[in-house]
Amino acid sequence: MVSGQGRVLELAVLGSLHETPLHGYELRKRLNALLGMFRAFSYGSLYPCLRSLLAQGLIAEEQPAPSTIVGGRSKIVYKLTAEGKERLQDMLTQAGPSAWEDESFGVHFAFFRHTEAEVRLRILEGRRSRLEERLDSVRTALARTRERLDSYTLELQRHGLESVEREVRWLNELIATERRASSEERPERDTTSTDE
Amino acid sequence: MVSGQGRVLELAVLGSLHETPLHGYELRKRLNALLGMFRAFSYGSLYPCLRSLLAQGLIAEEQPAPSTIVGGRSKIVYKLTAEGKERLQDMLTQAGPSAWEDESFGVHFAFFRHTEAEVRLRILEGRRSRLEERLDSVRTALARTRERLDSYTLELQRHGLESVEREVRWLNELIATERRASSEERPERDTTSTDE
DNA sequence: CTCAAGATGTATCGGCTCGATACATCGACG
DNA sequence: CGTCGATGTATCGAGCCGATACATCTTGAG
Repeated sequence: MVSGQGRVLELAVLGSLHETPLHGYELRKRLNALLGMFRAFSYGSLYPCLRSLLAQGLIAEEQPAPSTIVGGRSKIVYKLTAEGKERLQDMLTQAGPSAWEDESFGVHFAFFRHTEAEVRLRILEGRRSRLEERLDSVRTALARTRERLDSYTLELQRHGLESVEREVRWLNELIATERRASSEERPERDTTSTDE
Repeated sequence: MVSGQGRVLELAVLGSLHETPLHGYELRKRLNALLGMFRAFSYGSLYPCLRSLLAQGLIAEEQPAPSTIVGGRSKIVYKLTAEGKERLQDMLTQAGPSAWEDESFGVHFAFFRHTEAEVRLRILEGRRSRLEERLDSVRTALARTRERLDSYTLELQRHGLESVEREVRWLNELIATERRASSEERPERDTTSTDE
């Protein structure tokens, strides 16, 4: 059970460090700029995560040229190791069902540029069906408990349903785009050309 | 520090039990029907919460008429005590800054029918400014790091911003409605009537 | 009738995560 | 010169979740 169930943080950190080495404070700022609309990254989880990644040998401290340290305040810059890059690729290609939960999906999406087209499609579709399950479940539960709900509860339900439906539409567009791109990229069986 | 920082669950349970006594399993179903669009309630937090509320004397077990038990399977029905009702009212009227966080806002909103108009407005406005802070923070951080973002990241940002902006518009409508209702209800100082 | 499957129901454990907080240095500004 | 806010690393308590175990009731196919 040491694998990667809820370790979205690890993915987020490895993904960020893949671009450029960073220290904790800056890393947190980048993550919050990138994904702050969906979740917040806190020191209480970030620093333990860095320590864990360090212990696993997936990241390493990078010390600047000794002459430069003079006036610098103490900061610990981390960079990806070769193992870390491997691990990142693994996480990006394996992308299990946890990838389409609320907390994980955004992180996976943020690194789609490093993800294979096939996996991208799988994640988008998984996320979509996850949301549709939720819609079904809430709708049927709501239909059963239709006993006079007050106007506030109704408004909350309406807003919630609309938000989720909106995300489903967004996913539909993305999926269509992905499909179109992948069929253009490999037009092997386009004998029937302009179908659907 | 025993107070109610992150104890949204307690509020959700007390609020649900205010309507009608319930046992754990059914309580969870109701909560997930009511708020499943925003968060999921699990046994791992629900049962400890019930035990804690019981220990605090805010809820109590309600045993059915002994004659009815015969064929019934063992279930523990909880009801609000007088102290529980008091506590619920306290939580609904105090409604600190934690009430406009993501996890809490929906729960508070779901029980607006038991909340005073003044507090409703405070929560709605607090939530709105919380979201606007988030928009500002992400927007400026994004402007500073405008270094060539790939199309996926841009799309994610666009979708995220739009979602939050949409919720802000929703809040604006709700706030306007609340203000209208409260000014109709007490039209004492409408001498200047249609002012800003 | 029988037995398996699935809904109902209570309960716990390990582990992740968060908010608050503590401490220290640096730059800017009056 | 002092102090305020940003930068920076680090930890602690507490809450919460997913998975899981276990037991009973209902349903319905064979």
